[in-house]
Amino acid sequence: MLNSDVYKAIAHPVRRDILKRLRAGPQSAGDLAAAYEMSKPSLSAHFTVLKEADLIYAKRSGNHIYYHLNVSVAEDILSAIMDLFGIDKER
Amino acid sequence: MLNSDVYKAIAHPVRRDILKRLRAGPQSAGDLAAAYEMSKPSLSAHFTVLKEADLIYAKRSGNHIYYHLNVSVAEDILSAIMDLFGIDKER
DNA sequence: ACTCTATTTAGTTATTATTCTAATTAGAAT
DNA sequence: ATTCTAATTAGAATAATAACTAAATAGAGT
Repeated sequence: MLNSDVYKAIAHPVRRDILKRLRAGPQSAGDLAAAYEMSKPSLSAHFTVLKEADLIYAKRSGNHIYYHLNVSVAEDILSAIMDLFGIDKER
Repeated sequence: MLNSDVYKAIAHPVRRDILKRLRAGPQSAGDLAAAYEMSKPSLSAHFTVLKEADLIYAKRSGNHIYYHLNVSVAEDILSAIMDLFGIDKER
């Protein structure tokens, strides 16, 4: 459930961007949704993919659900990959 | 033509495996095809994806076409990603 | 020029991803 | 208990991937 899913999870530019945002700290689904020109359900689907890859996890706080980067898994890969390629240009 | 393609290119287990093999040195399409239970045309399609992502390049030598890892791009990412996740289990 | 072999292209089919709108659920807060 | 808001699930349409077989191409070598 972990290994191959991660590659697919980071194959989509929006999902990579989500991860990049979360590196700055947790954000609610709504806040994230506001950052993209995409319906909330579509974003939610991306969250699911990232969750299944164990790259993020959800935590409710009051009326919002905050997504956190799973640092131990994600931060290393992501910064490694992105820094290796230079800054991520698209999306 | 480079950035986003790379992520998609490494999203497929067979393509990751091809890259891993090529890290040991160039191999012909036929040699590679022999390593997988997959038709040659299907493998060829994978080569195309990897070529478009600039992760490999082809060089003809005699009757065979040898695929080379594009070291400057691929070796870094690949070993980084794979080592980061531990050894690639699937495929 | 012909033939042989290695590899790719064509064309097709099946599966998986991605997106949308509409409806539902989950909790919070009154 | 009801209402309000945030977020997800359902269902459907479209597009993109991945695989196959059969046919075509590219060179090499005779």
